[in-house]
Amino acid sequence: MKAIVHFDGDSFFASVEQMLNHTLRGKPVVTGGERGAATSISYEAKRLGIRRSMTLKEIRRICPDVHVVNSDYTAYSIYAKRMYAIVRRYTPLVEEYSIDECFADITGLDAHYALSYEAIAEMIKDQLQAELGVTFGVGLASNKVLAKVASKYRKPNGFTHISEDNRVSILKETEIGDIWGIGRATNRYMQAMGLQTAYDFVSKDESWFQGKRLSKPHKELWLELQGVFVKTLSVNEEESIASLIVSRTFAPPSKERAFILSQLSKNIEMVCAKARRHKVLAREITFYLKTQEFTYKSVECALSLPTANPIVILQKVLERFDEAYKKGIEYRATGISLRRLVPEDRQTHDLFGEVAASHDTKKLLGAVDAMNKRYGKQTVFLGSSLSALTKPELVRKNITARTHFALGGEQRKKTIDIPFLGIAR
DNA sequence: TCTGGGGTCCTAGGACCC
DNA sequence: TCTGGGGTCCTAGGACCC
Repeated sequence: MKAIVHFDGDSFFASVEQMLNHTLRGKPVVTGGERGAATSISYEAKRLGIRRSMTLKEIRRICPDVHVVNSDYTAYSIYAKRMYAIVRRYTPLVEEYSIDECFADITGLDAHYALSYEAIAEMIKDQLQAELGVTFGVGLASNKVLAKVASKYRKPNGFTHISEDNRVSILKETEIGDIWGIGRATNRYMQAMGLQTAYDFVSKDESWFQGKRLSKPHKELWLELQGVFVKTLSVNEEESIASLIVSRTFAPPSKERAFILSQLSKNIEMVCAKARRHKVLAREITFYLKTQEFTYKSVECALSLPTANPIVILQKVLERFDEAYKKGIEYRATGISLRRLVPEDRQTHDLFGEVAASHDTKKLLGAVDAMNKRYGKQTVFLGSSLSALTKPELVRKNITARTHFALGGEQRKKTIDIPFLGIAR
């Protein structure tokens, strides 16, 4: 029998804000100010009736004293890393599931500590709170799905162990749509078949699946809800990145081909910088346009050579852009994803010396990365990204670069006009 | 629910082959 | 050239997660 623990930070972003700024402690705090909608809500604010679906306007009306702060994802991910590190002191088998959650496999540690699994889980929980100042919902069970059910069973600062003694009674209280892996569509489908609780689902026998519109993940869910360990923990985070995405919505929406291309160009630069940070190269890319009607058109392109060079990728996108773009349609967002990633150092050599030729570009991009790190994101960028990064009234033809200078300790913006010289090869 | 951003995984169906 | 049957690979897109 496995012992799997799930840790879930309570109102994680809002709690981190309260830790970073002591004047916010004990007060209602909401994050997400920059987008006009609540992302995370402190328990003080939840008690006042503030909900995620509300706009900031509504929130301020209900509770004029609420502290609305902008999201600081850098800070949250530092706290996340500290959380993983604390749990790793007890076992290396930790899955970094999300910025505020992780799973740990503590099987066998009971003998090592001469403690019950419950005592070990609670010991880690206490340590997390002591060091981070953030409370956690903690669940212990024989697999990931049940551990997830357990961690949200008692809401802030709770601990629950789901064992064979209480499994059925807890599943009878759990709505089917609240189970990890059951989303809107499947929930509707289940309701239509008369299933309401997790127990209604788990008590069906295997033959029930026949002829049902249910897939492999649902079968796994069904097994896990019975206590069977199926879903393994993915422990080696760094090697397992499957794709990198950067997408941005722009307002107002636009029909203009050049502007949309520029948006895409900006996203391409961002995603390539990300790839270089992770030291991976893409063998394939997908770009997409999102219309004002929220439909998507995506185009997938294979790359002859794995790369994280925005110029190469942009070239590819330019070639195939019109497969996605239709004149006269309003678009609201663009996105790019790098896929089939390979580690930088495992780059194979090709017949035509393209790899060697890319060496100089690598140096150049390294310098760009260094400048952007020192002076801020998008200090240096491709000319094709210009209109996405500048107010339209400032865009002039043939201007392809802009730079920020740090002078005398004070940041100043200065625009330099550089004529368009064509795309480097 | 008039709607942000970054991910993973699975399936249906077409292309292609024997 | 048409027809039947079977298999694999690839891609678009849906569903789900935080």
